[in-house]
Amino acid sequence: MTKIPVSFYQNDDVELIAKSLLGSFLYSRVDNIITGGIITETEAYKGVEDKASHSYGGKRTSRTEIMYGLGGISYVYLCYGVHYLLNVVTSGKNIPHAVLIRGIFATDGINKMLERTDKITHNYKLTNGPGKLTKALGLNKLHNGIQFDGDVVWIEDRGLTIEGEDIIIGPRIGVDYAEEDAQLPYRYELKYNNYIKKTP
DNA sequence: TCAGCGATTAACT
DNA sequence: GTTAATCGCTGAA
Repeated sequence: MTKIPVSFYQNDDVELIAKSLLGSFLYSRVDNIITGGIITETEAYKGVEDKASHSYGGKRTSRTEIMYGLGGISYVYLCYGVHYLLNVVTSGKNIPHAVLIRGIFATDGINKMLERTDKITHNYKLTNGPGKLTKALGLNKLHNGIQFDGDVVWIEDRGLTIEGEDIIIGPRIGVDYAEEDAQLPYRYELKYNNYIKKTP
């Protein structure tokens, strides 16, 4: 297992990074307990040119400022007043691209994640949504702006390469307000995820 | 200060 | 597939 170095995220091709992260393992160390799993679903947000992005049009506010930093840090924000969503900031400085982690399949620290989410059984539903996986991993606004090569939040490459037909590509979820950009094919899902969903 | 809102979820059909 | 619930935070004043 190899922790992905922050330099990996400093590439300007955010679509490539979003696809590459499928099949890698996302981990967090909160309360001194490691929890995590394999990344099954991601979305690319293409900075200033993407109407679905918080940084569309070069918008800079205290919330979006973090996205203008050098790639390899986290962007965590609250959605609907209830759910924290985890992004990986990518690209170089002043290019506010980001990858939203939408789903993982939990593999480590299952008991702790069940406890955090008030669930009894472990299946794909434990962490199959962006708001759910942050809750399971114990992430919140305090984890905004953290480097992805530290020991709090990181992603590991375990030699599993997902490409070609193993990636389902489609439009992003919940961004209808983004007009024509809502249709862009920036959502990537592990094909294997379809089989996981069929096993209760 | 405070109105308005949302990169969702759960619980439906 | 559809839709209602929900509330802390952002951002403009």
